[in-house]
Amino acid sequence: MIVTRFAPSPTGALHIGGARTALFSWLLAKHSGGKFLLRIEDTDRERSTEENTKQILDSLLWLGLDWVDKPIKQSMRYDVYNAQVERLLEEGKAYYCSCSPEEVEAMREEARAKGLKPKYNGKCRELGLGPAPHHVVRFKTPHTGKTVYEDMVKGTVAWDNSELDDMIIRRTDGWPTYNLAVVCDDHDQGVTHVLRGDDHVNNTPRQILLYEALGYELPKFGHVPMILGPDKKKLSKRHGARSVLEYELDGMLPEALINYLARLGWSCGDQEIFSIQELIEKFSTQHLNKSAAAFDPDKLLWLNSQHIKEASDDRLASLLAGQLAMLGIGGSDASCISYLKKIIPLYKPRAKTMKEMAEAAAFFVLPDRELKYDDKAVSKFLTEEIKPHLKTLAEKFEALETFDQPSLEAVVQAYLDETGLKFKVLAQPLRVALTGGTVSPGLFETMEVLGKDSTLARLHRALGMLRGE
RNA sequence: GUCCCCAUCGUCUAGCCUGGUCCAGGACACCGGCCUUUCACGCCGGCGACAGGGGUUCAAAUCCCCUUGGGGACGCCA
Repeated sequence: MIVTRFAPSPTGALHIGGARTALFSWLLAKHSGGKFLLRIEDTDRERSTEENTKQILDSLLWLGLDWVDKPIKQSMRYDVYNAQVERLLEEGKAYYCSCSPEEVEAMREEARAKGLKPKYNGKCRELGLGPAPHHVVRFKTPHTGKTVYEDMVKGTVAWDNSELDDMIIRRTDGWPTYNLAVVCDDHDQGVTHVLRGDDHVNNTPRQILLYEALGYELPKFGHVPMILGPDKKKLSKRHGARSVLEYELDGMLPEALINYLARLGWSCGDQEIFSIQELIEKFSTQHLNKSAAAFDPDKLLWLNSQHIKEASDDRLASLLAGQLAMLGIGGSDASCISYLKKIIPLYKPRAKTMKEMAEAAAFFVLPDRELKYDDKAVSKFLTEEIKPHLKTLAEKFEALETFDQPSLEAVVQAYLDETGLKFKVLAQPLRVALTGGTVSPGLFETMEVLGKDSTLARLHRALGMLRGE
């Protein structure tokens, strides 16, 4: 069975790069009915926080990337790691080192000066030092040979072992370093496929060597390329490095973000729009791209609009309620929700985000008396010569028994036939009167949803404004 | 600097493994048109790329080499 994992370190919020690696790992597991695990890598005691951990879990949940079992935390496995470090020590595969950070830095400088790769020079390797408070433990990296592996996305990758130095596996504070902890955890959790960011490629040979030293079976490794900003530079706060939760606040649908992230670096022929289910069915590491991809906010927006069209009215109504609440409008009671549900179909084809929908549909929800009229629109369309027509129309609407689209349309059409006017002449004035602005869904559907009372109240209010009231 | 990786329209990508069907296909964005009651949606059309140079071959986007460009790593961070 395929077992994958996502192992964030809670030193910040989950951003889209991390979300995408999590997604790919999740898909890899789901595709084959395997398990997707979660692990919190919080051995950096200083920068890891509970808030970040919670935020990351919330983000994953919002995206729908659910995991099996309780997430393990590295901070709770001190003894486990140290048992392995002791074992390596006993087996002569690791040794104590007394070199200070300054000394090591000097060694690196020396190597750099010679045009070589900066490394620890192995000074304590054969000294047979014992434990002491200021001693770290280093791994005895083979000096010769090659470390080669088959990357799930990159293909064969190889290093000369001489490129590597004797890495620290236990710090002076007794905690293990990343590479050791990861190897122990992935082994103990039964992880079979490690899919992670490109920045970990260089850790892979070190980890492979540790796997071998510990006598563990190797998992498969895969490294997904980084996400770049729209400017092809490293992702910054400005474009996509925002947290996943911010996308929710902006009115993105989780499935849209998932769809976008999936297509960024992965493809399935020419298909652009995927449901979560389709992604699970069609995902394969075979089609993961090898090169870095730039984040394109426009395409995300387009995908979001596509997914909005597919989402149910019920769900969108409650999301809309949430967005309106953020704007300080409306309530979330049942009657309000059922009203919003009638609004949704009018905006499904035109909204790119739920936030945008809320802003555009606010006029529906605002009480008639609080509707704000756009000055420019009023002076341009609510003119003196249009007034009699709006007044007559209001009277005709009032007489209607069934206040729905066909009846409204019939009334207006009859009036047009009677007066010889073009609908164009009446449409914008009506729209301004009812919505306060010049942009809205179709007039008749808008009126039907507003209902007779609101429609008339707004028409009268607009008429009143004409008189300068 | 050293090592690792990458390179198709502005962007995401298909094609590359298993050379010919590719004077390179799709999508976003952009431009034009249609539809139209505003804004959208939708539909139709347009613009637009194999980084450069050498090979191999009857034939290269596809295979090989070099150059250039980009990214990553080189921590008692993960």
